[in-house]
Amino acid sequence: MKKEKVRERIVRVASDLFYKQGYNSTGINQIIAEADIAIGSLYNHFSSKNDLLQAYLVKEEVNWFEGYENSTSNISEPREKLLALIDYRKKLQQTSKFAGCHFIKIVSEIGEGNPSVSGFARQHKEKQKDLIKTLVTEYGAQGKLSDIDFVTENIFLLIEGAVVTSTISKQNDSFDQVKKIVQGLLP
Amino acid sequence: MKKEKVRERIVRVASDLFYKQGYNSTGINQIIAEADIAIGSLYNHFSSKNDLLQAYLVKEEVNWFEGYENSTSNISEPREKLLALIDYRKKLQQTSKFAGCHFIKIVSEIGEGNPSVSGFARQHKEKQKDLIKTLVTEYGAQGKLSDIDFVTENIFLLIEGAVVTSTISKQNDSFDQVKKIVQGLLP
DNA sequence: GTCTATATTCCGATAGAC
DNA sequence: GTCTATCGGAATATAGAC
Repeated sequence: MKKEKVRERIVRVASDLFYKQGYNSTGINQIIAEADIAIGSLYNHFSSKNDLLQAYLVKEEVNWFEGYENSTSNISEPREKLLALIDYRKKLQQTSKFAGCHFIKIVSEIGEGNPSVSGFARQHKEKQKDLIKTLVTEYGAQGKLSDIDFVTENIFLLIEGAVVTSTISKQNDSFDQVKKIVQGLLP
Repeated sequence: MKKEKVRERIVRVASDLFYKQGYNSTGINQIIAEADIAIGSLYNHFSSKNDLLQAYLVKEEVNWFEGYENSTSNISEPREKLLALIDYRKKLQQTSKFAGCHFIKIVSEIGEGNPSVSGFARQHKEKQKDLIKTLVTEYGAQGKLSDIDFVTENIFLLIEGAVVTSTISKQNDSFDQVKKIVQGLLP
């Protein structure tokens, strides 16, 4: 259907701009120009700019998990899947030229100015942590692991730290460091 | 001098607003209203809004290190100073209602739209890491530590991860977790 | 140096023709 | 549904009186 294609193009263009320029620095006029549509068409599909923001968050969350699944579909060992998660975040940083995590970024920009945004980001990070916990639990069931929650939180915090650090330093060293640490955590 | 007092008040008001609302969401009109000055006075002290931003960054960096010195002036042991650093970041998050790190926040908001900002943030984080490295080195000279750079990077990444995680979750659990991990890293 | 008034541009959002 | 034209307001910054 043509209607859906227009809507998808709007979300794609807006998402790129929100991510690279920031939400507040991206104007409606720029979105419609790059999507090559009229402003009336945009407001026919979205009631407001905030509506577009919600679609952006949903799209990026789906992309994140789909991207991880795609890059680990041929891996079965939980330990390798955890290490692949580090590689995945590293790759995301490289391909985006160190633009950072979508959700950390949007919370930093509008924070409490939009409670639904921070709530969405919080849930997204919980899902990421759940993913790690599932893999750590699976790994712990095989060999021996002193404290699953301890290791889970440790890995999660290290990865988040590496993402923000690489965003600021524009280098990927941190991920290699995290990988070495995590390898030590999973003997 | 009265001239300097006005300038300081401008920077103080602008800094609060930049931090809590975001840079782009804070208008010149709001700054002059809360500082109780005329717009002509503001542009007599600062050539542009970007000029105010630079003053904001300098002020927050000074505040950061002064605040850490003040809260650790009575501590001499390097291990305790490292643990106090975690408490310091935790306290900053509590008092700011989990508004996050000033520098991660501003880079997330304007990123590459202003190279001097990301450069300043990068240097600031380097200084933080240097502070940790100095303390780890001092600690390593006493007892035994396998790899100083390894431990330094590990602590640094964990703290950064805890800051962003607590900013999103609006809880301080992560810092307690980091403290336990770091205690294990420094036997 | 501080003030008021204003210039200019851009913002998000709406109205109505087709 | 897509379009053009435009609204009302807020943005940064400037001009000039005092």
